[in-house]
Amino acid sequence: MKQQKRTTIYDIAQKLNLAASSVSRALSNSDKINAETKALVLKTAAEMNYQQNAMASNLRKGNNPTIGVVVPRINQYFFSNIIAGLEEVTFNKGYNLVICQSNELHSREVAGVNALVNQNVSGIVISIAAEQGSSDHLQQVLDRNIQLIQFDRVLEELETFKVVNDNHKASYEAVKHLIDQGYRRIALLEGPQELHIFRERKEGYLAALRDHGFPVQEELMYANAWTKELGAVATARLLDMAIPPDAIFASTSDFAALGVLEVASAKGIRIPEELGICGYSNEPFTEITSPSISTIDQFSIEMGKTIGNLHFQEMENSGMVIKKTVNIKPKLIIRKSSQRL
Amino acid sequence: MKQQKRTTIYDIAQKLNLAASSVSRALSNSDKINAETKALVLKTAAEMNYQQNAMASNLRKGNNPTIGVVVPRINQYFFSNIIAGLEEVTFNKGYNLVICQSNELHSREVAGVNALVNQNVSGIVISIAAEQGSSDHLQQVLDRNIQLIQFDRVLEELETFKVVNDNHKASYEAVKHLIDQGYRRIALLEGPQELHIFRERKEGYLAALRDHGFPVQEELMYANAWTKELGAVATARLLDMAIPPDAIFASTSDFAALGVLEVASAKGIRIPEELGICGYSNEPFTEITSPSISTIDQFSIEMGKTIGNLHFQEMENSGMVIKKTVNIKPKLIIRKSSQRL
DNA sequence: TTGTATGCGTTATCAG
DNA sequence: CTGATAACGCATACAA
Repeated sequence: MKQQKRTTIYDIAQKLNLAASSVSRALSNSDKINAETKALVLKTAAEMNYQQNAMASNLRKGNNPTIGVVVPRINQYFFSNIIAGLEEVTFNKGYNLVICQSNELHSREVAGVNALVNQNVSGIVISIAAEQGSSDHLQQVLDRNIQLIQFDRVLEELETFKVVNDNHKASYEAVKHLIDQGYRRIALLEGPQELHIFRERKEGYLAALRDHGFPVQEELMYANAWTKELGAVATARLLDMAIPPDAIFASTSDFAALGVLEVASAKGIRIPEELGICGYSNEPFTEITSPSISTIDQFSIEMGKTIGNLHFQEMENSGMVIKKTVNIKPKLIIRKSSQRL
Repeated sequence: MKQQKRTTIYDIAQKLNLAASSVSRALSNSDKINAETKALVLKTAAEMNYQQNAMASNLRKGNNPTIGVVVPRINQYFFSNIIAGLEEVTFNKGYNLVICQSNELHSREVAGVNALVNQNVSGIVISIAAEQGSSDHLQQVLDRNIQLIQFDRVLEELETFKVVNDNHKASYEAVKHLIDQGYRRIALLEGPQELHIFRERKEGYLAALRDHGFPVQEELMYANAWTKELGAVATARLLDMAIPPDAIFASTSDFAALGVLEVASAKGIRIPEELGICGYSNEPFTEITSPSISTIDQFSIEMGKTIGNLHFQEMENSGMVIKKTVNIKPKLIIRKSSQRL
């Protein structure tokens, strides 16, 4: 297997008795070049199988048309959708996407961000890991004038664009819906409160209770129930109470809601008659459980596109815009698990 | 917002009254440098907030430690799992991952591959789009001595490593299982036969019928039913036959199987008593439908890891290894939708 | 061990 | 319109 040398602009310049600079101009579609020579160059370039060396070009131009993405997990519906939406936008602009997953680990998040900085990417899109630490790595990104866009799980104190769902509102509406359906003891499955999004969801829950004259009962709020397994455990406990809840809002995820559903079904509790359930995220499976699970759609694909557009818009304005927070309005999807009227 | 210049090795060389080469050596942990000066360089580099310019380094070294991935859709469970598994391996080796999605379009696949070639990536991992065309773009990858690994949907004629499931065997076993459960008229939902994987699955189906003395009946084989909607349409047709099938093997996907389940349920057909169903891919939702859907697990995360390992292994052997096909053995997951004994 | 010089493949600047 | 030349930031062969 021979190591084949790539053909460079010099090779094709030599062949045509031209200067490399002319070849470069032809290839970059400059207007400072004769139309005929341009055509000739293009033709021979194709013949010689020329492909530009992006690294050299980017080094010279001092910028790298790629966007780095750091997410907790690539293979989660929400995140892979964000990426898919983002890719849609970046592809059309000729930008590349470099992906890192933090696995919810701060150290890996830092490593990923640094790798992206080293590559001189034009922007970094991030949703921070559950395990948190110093935000120096992100501050560095800003110092180096790399566009930084946070989404979903954001660090508020950093002055960046943020694309988030209105968690408070979504949560409020979910609880209001449960109240409207006649549920009176509504339990909450909480996520890690270090993450902003979960605090907001809790506040939305509390606000809805307050606004409708319901008492806040500590024993109905169950911390850290954000997987199917933890949701199941939480449900078992809640249903064992002297006066158990008549509805459970799994503000953490649909997976937690699924845990609720399975445990409750196993106990022979009728849903939605005896127990209302609402999840969060509109995972595909919520549509096909029995009963189907009410949930909140976060418009993840649109979010990805919004992030991409924001990046290019900010680039054009070269960072002179005020970094604002874009709120994607989530939508309550009412299904059978919470409809008893 | 000031455009901040990145500090380079020259900056830190100047500050320390050293040559840039010495700084470079210190930073790259060379042994041809005094331990003290190395420590000094490292220290000041940190102080000056130095980050290596990967593009310059890669250009000089003539290689780019990143792997490009081209998949039809990022946000599909199977593919995002492949990526997650792959990322696990590449991260540990300090490699980056660049992701492109073809959206099942040949033109986008070509564009993606070319972009990756331009970036001089060390390897490309691809699962080809349903819409097929010339394979010149992939041949180019080989000509340029870039590692090419195909997975799942592969072009057989190309001499590359291939990581695939044994589709034939999985399909065979699924059908055998249905036969063992006493089903006698087993229908097949086929995928686009241009794709190798779907031809193999069909052959597995045919082989199983043949080996068990069942006649092959053209009217039981339904082409191009690889989405939930198409699966539903196919099912409606099949169930309307004079002598309808008593089992349906959705060899295309679990989504198609879901379409089957929904249509059959709506018609009041009892599953698995009157109709057996088996899907393909072990999507998370197959576990929670009612009844749960029998399916085939492809071990996607492991596949991703295998691909990664293969890349590095091949790199070390500098391509002298014979390009073989790695067969990941899929596993039949028997659930309620096909168990009536 | 350290410094000097050169080149990786492009693009931008300046003359012609 | 075209050619010569420098520079992007780093790594290496060679000399000291």
